[in-house]
Amino acid sequence: MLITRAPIRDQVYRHILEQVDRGDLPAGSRVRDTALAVVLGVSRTPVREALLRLAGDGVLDAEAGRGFRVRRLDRAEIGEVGAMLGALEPLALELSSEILPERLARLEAVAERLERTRGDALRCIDLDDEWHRILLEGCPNQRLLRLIATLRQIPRRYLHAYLREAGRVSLSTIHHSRVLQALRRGERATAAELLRRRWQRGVKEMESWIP
Amino acid sequence: MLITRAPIRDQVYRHILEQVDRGDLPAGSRVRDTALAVVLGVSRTPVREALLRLAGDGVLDAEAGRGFRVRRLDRAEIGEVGAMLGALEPLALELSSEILPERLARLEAVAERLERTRGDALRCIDLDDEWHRILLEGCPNQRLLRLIATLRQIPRRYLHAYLREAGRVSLSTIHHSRVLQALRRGERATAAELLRRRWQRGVKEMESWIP
DNA sequence: CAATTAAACAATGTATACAGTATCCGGTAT
DNA sequence: ATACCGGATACTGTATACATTGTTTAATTG
Repeated sequence: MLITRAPIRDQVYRHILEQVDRGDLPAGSRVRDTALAVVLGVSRTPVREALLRLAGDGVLDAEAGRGFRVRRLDRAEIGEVGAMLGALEPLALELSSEILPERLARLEAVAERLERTRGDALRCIDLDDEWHRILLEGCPNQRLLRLIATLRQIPRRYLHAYLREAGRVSLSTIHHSRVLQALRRGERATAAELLRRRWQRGVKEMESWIP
Repeated sequence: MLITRAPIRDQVYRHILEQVDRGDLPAGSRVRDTALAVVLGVSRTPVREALLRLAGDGVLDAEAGRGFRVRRLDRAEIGEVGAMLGALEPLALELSSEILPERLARLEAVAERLERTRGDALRCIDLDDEWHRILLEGCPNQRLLRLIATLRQIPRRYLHAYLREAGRVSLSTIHHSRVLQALRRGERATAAELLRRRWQRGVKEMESWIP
């Protein structure tokens, strides 16, 4: 058995992130460390550590002396983060080692599960996340992967809200199969270009929807 | 008069960063929150908040239960961060608004000061930082700029160590004038490409020097 | 004498306490 | 009625306290 001792701050971090994603903590609402600490049964210290990290990640806003609140969805923000991911994900793909058939198979499997998963928007987003993780896991630049994972939290929140409020319940899966085709033909650059374009189009779709 | 109330954690953050850059806290050495708190005359709380942020930035390592230590210089790390900056800085430049003559003049001024500054390595690095800041400040993607600033902390530490230990006392300034020339001709893409190449070459130079 | 272990010490992670501010609410004056 | 003031409340940022865990040292045993 693997004994693991995860710091409380990390658990709290994930908890709040999930609450924000699910919309339990609506955009603009205040996040009080005291209240959270009581609910979670821990002290304010690790809660504040998690909140500070989330503020650094751009999920929360931290005004000095006024505490934290959930950042509002904002056209500019999704555009900014989209531009960054549109550069970084293709970079990660290009830096990757040869993509072995085993990985292609796993990508196909996840894509298929994603296609079958209709109606459960949250699950769709998780599967799409996993698909991208598998796609890029061959990149030796661990630091780049960590950054991508952190950045993706932002569009994920937008996507959650989008699927929730715009009533859509699944993601387009054409993109996945196109990328896969390119990879099967060994055309890494093409696949990278597809990723880049996907971010451009995805951002536009969200921007046109945001209030 | 502008009354400003900077959180202690931010001041501590900058303080530690400077200590690390200057080599006062050598790579691999432990950073004890208690000791720092005593020295700075504050409590452990804001010190720990600063340390956690520095760990997130990759300046420190944080092993659970074993506190913090200054991350060791490592060939892989400079390569990883260099690859990221080599993608992000050109992106920021390409997203920038037209670069006005006023900014070109400021770039020239800083480049000139940099050329005159020989012997003071720390000052050189600061000026090089400022040059890049001015170069990219026209980019409307604030978030990208913040990320670049954070990431640059890593190579800056390597550069500090390099100039200190390899005995070099100034930076090559050819790069700056080449980029400036391209910008004067209005060739933004060329300038971006120069930035990309600079990171590739800079990283190689450091990698060949690191133990 | 080397290896091992246990006990004292020290440092981390978390909890609690405190001081200073912002926020909210009711009252008063215009 | 509305705008302004004052007090009470609540919350943030920082300090301090505590418990657990890692580290070191010294003693003991093979």
